[in-house]
Amino acid sequence: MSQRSSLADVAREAGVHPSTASRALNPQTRSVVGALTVEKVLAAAERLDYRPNTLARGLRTDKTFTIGMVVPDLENPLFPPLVSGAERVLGEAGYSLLVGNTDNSARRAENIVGALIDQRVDGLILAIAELSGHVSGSTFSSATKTVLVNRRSADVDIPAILGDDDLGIGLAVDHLVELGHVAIGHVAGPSQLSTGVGRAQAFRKHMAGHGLLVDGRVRVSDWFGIEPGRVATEALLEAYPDTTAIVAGNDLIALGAIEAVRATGREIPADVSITGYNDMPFADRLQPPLTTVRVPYRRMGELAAETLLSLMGDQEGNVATMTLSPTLSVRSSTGPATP
Amino acid sequence: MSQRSSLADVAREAGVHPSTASRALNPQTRSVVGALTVEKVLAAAERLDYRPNTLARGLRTDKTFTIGMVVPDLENPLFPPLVSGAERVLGEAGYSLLVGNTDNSARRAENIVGALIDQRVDGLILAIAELSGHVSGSTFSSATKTVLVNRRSADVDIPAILGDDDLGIGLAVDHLVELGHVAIGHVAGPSQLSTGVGRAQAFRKHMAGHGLLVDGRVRVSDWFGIEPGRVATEALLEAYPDTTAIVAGNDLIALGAIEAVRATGREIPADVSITGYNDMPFADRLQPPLTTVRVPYRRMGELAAETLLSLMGDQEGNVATMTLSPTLSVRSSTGPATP
DNA sequence: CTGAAAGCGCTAACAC
DNA sequence: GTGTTAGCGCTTTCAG
Repeated sequence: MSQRSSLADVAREAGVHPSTASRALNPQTRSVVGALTVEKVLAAAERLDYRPNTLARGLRTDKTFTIGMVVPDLENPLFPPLVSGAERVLGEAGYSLLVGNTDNSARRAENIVGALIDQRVDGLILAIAELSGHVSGSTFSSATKTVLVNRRSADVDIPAILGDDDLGIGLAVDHLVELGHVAIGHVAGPSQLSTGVGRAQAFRKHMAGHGLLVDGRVRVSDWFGIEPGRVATEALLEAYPDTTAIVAGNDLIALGAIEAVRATGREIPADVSITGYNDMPFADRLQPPLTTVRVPYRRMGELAAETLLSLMGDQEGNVATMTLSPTLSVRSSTGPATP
Repeated sequence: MSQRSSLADVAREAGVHPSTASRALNPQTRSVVGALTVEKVLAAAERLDYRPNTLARGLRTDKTFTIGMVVPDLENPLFPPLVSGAERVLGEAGYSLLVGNTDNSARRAENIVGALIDQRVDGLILAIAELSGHVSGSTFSSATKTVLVNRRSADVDIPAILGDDDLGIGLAVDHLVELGHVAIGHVAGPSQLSTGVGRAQAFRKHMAGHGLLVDGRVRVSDWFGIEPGRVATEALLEAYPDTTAIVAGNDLIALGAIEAVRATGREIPADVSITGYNDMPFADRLQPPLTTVRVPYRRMGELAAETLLSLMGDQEGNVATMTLSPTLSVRSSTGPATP
């Protein structure tokens, strides 16, 4: 087992022409070859431990059976299920997944997407949206099929798989209102992200729906992380000390909010109730167990993959933008308002 | 901007021969081309938005600038830092990372590693070790450079980046002994995994070092998960109800152990102390905050990548097996033994 | 049903 | 310095 054997080796071993070997090896074209020949070729391939060179095949067929997926931060616990859901579906369809991590950097995103396209991936699943015109332009214009997931893109018309943030935030607000809260604040995600802006808008809308005043009780954190969440919450509590409930833009922000609230000597949920967003792993085992909006990320990853397969013509299915409904996981970070 | 332009297009646009264009475009060989020509070619490439076809290049040069990384479960929070550390280092060196998830299935591992090799990845980082002879054989025999991370392989001699489990378990045991515990149990990870067996051995060794009896106070869980951890702990407590402290094989098992202990009406750490392993994200925010052995996974991912780069000759550096030292994060799941 | 020939896009000897 | 030629390993016409 010294060297990798090529199709030519197999052909020689089987005593046939390379193109015949190719046809025999490919299930698609196998039927066109004599049964006996097929057997000889298959045996030879087995004997030589033949593995087709996917580069050569891709070069010839313009199909690599490789998909690129780009996420902003693999260590944010919402992304692994997304990736893993997509990976499973694509793997079953014979595709490999190239994963890129941008660390929330637009420059890295640019590079990574570029590299992926250069590798001739057959499709792209993007969980990022901060694409400069250059990449989104070339992505869009290039033949590379693309699906967005968990991000909405304003400028370009690409199918997207989204959670219904309006519904989710509605769930959280309704829950707090039912508990008797009135002075409810919102700590939003960054305003460059559709999930940041969208949830903030939804918050205002649902508050208005209940006839409640928002005023300036909304703060924006620099990104979806614990520390920025803590900082933004501090600012909120300073400006509006009478706040009895906080809707956080995601679970990490909620963790920051919990720190900030506790730092003022107040207790959760006795003095202040907090809701998160995403229902990340272990949200139920935190201190306190977090009331949070559960978003079906694994399912979204699967759907993104399925949509991409449809887009590439591998599978029947819908290629339109889809919105999945979240649910509310009520736990112990929320409680009745104390008058 | 209809079609992707090829090197031939650029050459035509610049009025030179394709190979000249190739030389001008490649920084390595650029010096051999006339300065004026270089400029013309670069301008033409820019104008046509030329992107080299990495498939064709790889086919020709036998180098794809792609690395495969295989993990058993991306949703186990220890793996994202590992992946992300490797991805960062490799990305900076110009490599893309192909990530595969095996879901702890040897069959899937086999397929994924095979697919990766077929894609002619330049190297492989494996965080799995349950490889059947076939794959480990072909991996080893193939030209594909390989590094293991967080797993030790018995049969094959491949460089590995490991945490020092003996040291880590020692830290946990010492800590519990200092707190006055004597009846200490261990809930181990699965016996097919080097991390499962190794930590169990280390537990026995360190207990013996303190002159403490282990007896049958060790249970093995089916895999590194919450539920199997809970089940194994139940069994342990049933057989040895006098147990006052438990060293868990990892943090997820510790979470299961916490459930099992609470189910018997005992409190943590008042009645039973528990230590975890890994210090996964949010371990400090759990209920109770978990005393656990902190392993530098991100650093391990980076080191695995660096080792691989050395192995591939891209970088000077050590290619031997390395062991990183963990530390103990003492929090509230452990406390003094109550006599 | 099988063989011959061409070519995907690129790089690397080898000329000149 | 630059052009010529060949070929990486595969698939796909086109003949026969």
